[in-house]
Amino acid sequence: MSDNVRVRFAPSPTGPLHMGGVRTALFNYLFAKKHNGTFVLRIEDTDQTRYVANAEQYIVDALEWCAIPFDEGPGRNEKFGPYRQSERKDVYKQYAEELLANGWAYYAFDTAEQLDAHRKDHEANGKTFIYNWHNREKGRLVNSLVLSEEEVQQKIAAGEKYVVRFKTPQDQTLILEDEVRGTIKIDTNTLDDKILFKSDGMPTYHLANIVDDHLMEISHVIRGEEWLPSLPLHSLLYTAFGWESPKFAHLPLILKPVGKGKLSKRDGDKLGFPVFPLEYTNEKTGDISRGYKEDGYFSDAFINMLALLGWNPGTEQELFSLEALVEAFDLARVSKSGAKFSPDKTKWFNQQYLQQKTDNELVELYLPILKENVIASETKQSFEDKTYVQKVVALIKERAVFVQDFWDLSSFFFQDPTEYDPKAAKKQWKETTGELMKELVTVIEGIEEFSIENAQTEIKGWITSKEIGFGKVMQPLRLSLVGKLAGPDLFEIMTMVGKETTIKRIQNAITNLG
RNA sequence: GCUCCGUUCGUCUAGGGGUUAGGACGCCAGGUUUUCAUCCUGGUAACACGGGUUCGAAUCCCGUACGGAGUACCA
Repeated sequence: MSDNVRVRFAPSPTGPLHMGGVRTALFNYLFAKKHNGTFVLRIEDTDQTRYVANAEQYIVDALEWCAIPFDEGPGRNEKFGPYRQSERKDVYKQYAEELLANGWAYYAFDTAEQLDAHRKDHEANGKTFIYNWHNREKGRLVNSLVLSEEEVQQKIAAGEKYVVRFKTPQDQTLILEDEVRGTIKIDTNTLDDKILFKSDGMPTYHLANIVDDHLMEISHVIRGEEWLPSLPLHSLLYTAFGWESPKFAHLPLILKPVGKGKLSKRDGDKLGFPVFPLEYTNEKTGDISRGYKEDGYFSDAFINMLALLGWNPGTEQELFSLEALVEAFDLARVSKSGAKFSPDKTKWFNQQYLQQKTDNELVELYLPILKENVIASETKQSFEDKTYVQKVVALIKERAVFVQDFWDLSSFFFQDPTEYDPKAAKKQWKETTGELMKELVTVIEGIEEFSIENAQTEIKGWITSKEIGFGKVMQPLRLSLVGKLAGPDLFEIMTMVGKETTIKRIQNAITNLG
């Protein structure tokens, strides 16, 4: 394979790009970069009825956030532009006419109602209606293959609506190659004569796709498995035009985490995970769909997860930077079967990436959230002291999956607990605890230099000498400082918030819990 | 229905004629943490079924079952 690798991601702007689409884009990107090739974005907006205005921008933004930008596309490096099919209308017409002229296509005048009737009729008899030579010979169809030249011209001149259909060859066995599935054999008699050009003057996907891939010099078509049944048509189209066909690779589908079928937006709503990279607002309904970004996922974790869904490196490595993915990627290692999406594993990836970040990076991410919470709670603490925040982050990050978890894990470093976990209070705060805590306050007051070491020595020494038992002191103390039985080492917390605050919190607890 | 594609632990997957069928997520247990989480160690758990081919099949072939996709003047 030379350096002439050119691949494209060709979404239809009918709504937000979901994670399956992102995965397709990713594999295209990886393949392109691996071979020093070009990654093209093409907008397939030939269906005007399904067009959604903000969808294209969403696609661009999503690729940007995922850090898999396209090299060529609308408004970017337009060597083969335009990259929106709606702006290439005239191109397709010309190619449809070429096929008409050389006998690979024909005019068809059947109305939607007529075709519908045929389909229902066949279905009632337990058969499948195929628009091809068979039904043509039965005289069921109205097209330029059965009509005379005059009749056809008359109809067109009379302004009758028509479509252009592909004339599928009869009695042939097609031998097709797919990069991930190998050889596929197809009997052309099972194919129908697909519409290439619609009566509204726009091409269908099939025509536009082949023409553009050829004109844009696409070398490899990497797309979802839902396109596999169209492969024979596409291959035939290349033959009809006399063009060299690109290589094809069909990616396995991403399936629902539970139950059967492919992943859909509903699954995310039901099971509580995003299916879109970015949050999306439906302009018509006002519905908001959550996004991985807004849910707190790192884009590299999201991408890493997606890469391993349907592909693996053949080693036991699971954590890959984008560069490492480019390096390791190989179409031959794409699996053939659909993969169920796992929200749990996705969280695990995010946790791994979070742990890899430096404390400083995490501080920057935490600061905005921190400020919002601290201001909302109207407490003043040293949250603007980055050194302090960094210490906090260092203490809590290992228990977090998302940066958003930080506040819950560290609020007590910035403000006094406002409530006490009732279960824990009931279990740990006994009749005698109040007295014990008062004594503890005295012990703490006596510690001159309030360091971890000193606090430990003094408090532990006191507990030992009084033969109280660590749990009887440490658990209520934790409750006083944190409000619940969770969090980092207590002596760390005490010295972080300081002696005065520690004492104040113990006294608060005595007041509140008795 | 028809056409095509697929099928290894619950899930993602490695392996691909002779393996104790490996890893990861999840789950369970133990250890660490006088808390919780993290972490560490261990455990649980799979070749869809039936026929062939072969000395030998999870691996190759055929069939069945199951799953998926397509079957639009949508992409």
